[in-house]
Amino acid sequence: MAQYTFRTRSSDCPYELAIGLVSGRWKPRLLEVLKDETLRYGDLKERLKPVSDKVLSAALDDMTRNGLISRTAFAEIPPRVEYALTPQGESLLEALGPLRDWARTENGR
Amino acid sequence: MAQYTFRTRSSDCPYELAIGLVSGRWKPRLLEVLKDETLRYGDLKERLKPVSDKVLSAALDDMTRNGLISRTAFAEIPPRVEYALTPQGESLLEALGPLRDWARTENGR
DNA sequence: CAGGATCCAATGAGATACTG
DNA sequence: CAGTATCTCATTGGATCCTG
Repeated sequence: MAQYTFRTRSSDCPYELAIGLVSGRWKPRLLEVLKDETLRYGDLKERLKPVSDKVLSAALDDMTRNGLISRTAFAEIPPRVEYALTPQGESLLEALGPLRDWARTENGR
Repeated sequence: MAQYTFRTRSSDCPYELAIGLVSGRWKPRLLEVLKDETLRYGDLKERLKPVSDKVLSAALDDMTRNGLISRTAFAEIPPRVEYALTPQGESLLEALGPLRDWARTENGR
């Protein structure tokens, strides 16, 4: 994974780097729903319920460029595109586990 | 810890909740520098080098309201204010550990 | 010393409409 | 089906100046 881009780079801070990769309203959920499952654009859109096309495709694009998600387009009509987690995406999701647990505990969920 | 506020709340997602607490350019670092140490405003400003007053005080305020940081003001002249991690702040920092490690590994640092 | 007040630029998110 | 194009609005980060 070569380069991450940030508006204001001070990414000598690893926290910031990792957080930057998943901050955005839909990114953590994208990782989650893609766990163990390859999904098409329409599936993702349905699972993330009220997301707009623009925001979803931007998030997918971001995460694809950052190597967290793989994108496979089939040359068919109608078009079909499948998204899945890459190994990096999977390990990032795992690394997020403690954070999720913390939130659940502190928030009493 | 009662309530977190988000622009667009869909915080039925724990990831999003925890990430929201530490997204912001300086927040992860604030947690880090306050580990094991109580610091004054000026100390923090120095350690976070090129941060502006507005952004630093906003971050401190945020995190204080969210119960991650404690703020103690002394009624003296000149004013003195000390910041420290709360237990929640400490446990959040720990929960961020795997994320930091992930970033270091994936980024080869 | 520890900030609040103000102003600005850049980014993020959403709604809607349109297309190969 | 899987997006892109446009537009709008809210939030973020930063610079600068000011103050109890």
